[in-house]
Formats: sequence, structure tokens, C-alpha cells
Amino acid sequence: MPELPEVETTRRAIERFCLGRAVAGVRASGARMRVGSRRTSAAPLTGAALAAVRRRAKFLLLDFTGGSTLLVHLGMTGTLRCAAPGDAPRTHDHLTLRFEDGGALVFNDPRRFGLYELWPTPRVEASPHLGGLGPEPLSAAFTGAALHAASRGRRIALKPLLMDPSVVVGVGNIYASEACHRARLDPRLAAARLSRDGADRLARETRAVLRAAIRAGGTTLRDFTAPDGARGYFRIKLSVYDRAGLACGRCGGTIRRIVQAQRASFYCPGCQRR
DNA sequence: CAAGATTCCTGGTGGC
DNA sequence: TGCCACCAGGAATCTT
Repeated sequence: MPELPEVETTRRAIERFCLGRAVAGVRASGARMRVGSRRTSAAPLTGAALAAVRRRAKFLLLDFTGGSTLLVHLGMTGTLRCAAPGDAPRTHDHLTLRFEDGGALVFNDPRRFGLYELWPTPRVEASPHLGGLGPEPLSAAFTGAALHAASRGRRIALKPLLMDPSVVVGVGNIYASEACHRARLDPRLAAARLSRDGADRLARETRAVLRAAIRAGGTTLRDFTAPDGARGYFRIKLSVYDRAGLACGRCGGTIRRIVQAQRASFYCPGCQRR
């Protein structure tokens, strides 16, 4: 499920519920995670306390006292949950950081497209995973001008461009479709033909939809630690994603599903222009 | 170098 | 109900 808003929601929940807590024990499934990830042991975290929870793109950086950082990516199906004392383990739990009171921070990922790696804190930024990333969409560096510049000379279509992490990070398949719709831009538009005005709108609407989703995610922080382990992040009301055949809320046109770069895209032919 | 295709996995869904 | 094909929110690694 995780795109940037879900990762940010997770970051805030961990910060709220786990910050300052000391790790009493570590348990790993030993399963191989994402191709290209290093298999590392989190055992050295035993005795360390969670000192900070940072996010870069869709990565979470959990800084511990003692100088280690746990780098986590949720992939397509990963979750980090704050388990209460006595909560039963679940299938596909891959890393469990048990706290002294019996509670735990647990990384679970059925498809194993996610990863976790332990790094010395000063060197985690130099991880191959974090190199070559573009600006954060909610930072001042992500502007219409920057997006316009990044689109020059590109033969790729607009929507896959928005999902290119060297252009801007954190925009996944759902919010890429939503941002194009909000900006009234056809996802098939050749990036090189994006106007400066279109780039301004697209940058603005990308920020807006991500912010709205983070706000919505924030309302589910309570669920994050519910005793029944309620999961499933709040889903903001989507305008086009997964709405093929339904009416566009803006113009009444019929929303279409197409495939771009092997990924589903949704758009309204009535109000999104090339 | 850019861009498209394939690949890593499990689980949910819909058709028969 | 069971079986099976197909699809899924990511990103590394190939091929073209």
C-alpha cells in the first residue's frame, strides 16, 4: 500500500509510539528480501533506544542510540506495526524489535519487495538506495520550474515521468494518476511537450494530493496500535484511480483505464488535456 | 543514455 | 467449493 503519504503516516506513528524505547531483543525471519538489498543483522540494536525516525523518499530511517540506523523500505506490501505486549506474531513477520515491556516494532512483508538494512548512522545517506534521488515533493526544491526543467528532452509520458524518482521522489502509481487528473493533464502527454504552466499546475497538485493524503492518514494513527491490530491505512477519496467506467466528478466524463510502462493509469478523457 | 520489459514474491479476486 | 488466470500501491536489472 505504501506511497509517500502512507510511509509518512507510518513514520509519525512510530515516532509517537516507539520513540525513546529501548530494544530488549531482536528476531529475524531470515527470509531474503528485495533483490539488491544487503542481508544485515539487526542484532546489534539490542540495548539501543530509538532516537529519531526520519523519512527520505519512501525509505524510513530509524536512528538508534549507539550510532546505528535501520533503513526500511515497505515495498508494495510492507507494514511496520507497533505491537502491544502479548500480541501474536503474524505470518510474514520478518523483523521484530521487542521492547522491554513486551511490546514490539514489527516489520511484516508478504511479497518481500521491501527491505531492511542496518547501517552506521553517518554512512546511511551514502547507501546505494538513497543515491541519485530527486527532490522531496513537499520540499521547496520541488517547483514547477524544476519539474519543467526535468521534463525537457524526455520522450517518456507525463505519468511515468512523475514516478521517476530522479525527477521527484515518493509519487507512486496511485498519486501519479491523481495528480495528473487534478492538474487537468493527460497522463500520456509527452514530457517534452509539458508547458511551463502545466508544470506549475502539476507540481502544485502533486503537493496538494500528497498533503491531503497525509492529513487523511493522520486520522488513522489510533488504528495503528489498536489491540486488534487494525490495519489498512485510510484511503483518501480518489478521483480517478480504480474508477474505470465511472463518472468524473469534475466534468462527468467516463474515466478510462490504460496501461503505461506496465502499470495501470486512470484518467478522464473529458477534462485532461494533452 | 533513455525507455521499455522482465523479474523478484504472496495474496486477493473474479470467472468457470 | 475448488481451481486457475490475472492483477496488485515498488524498484532493480535486464534488453533494446
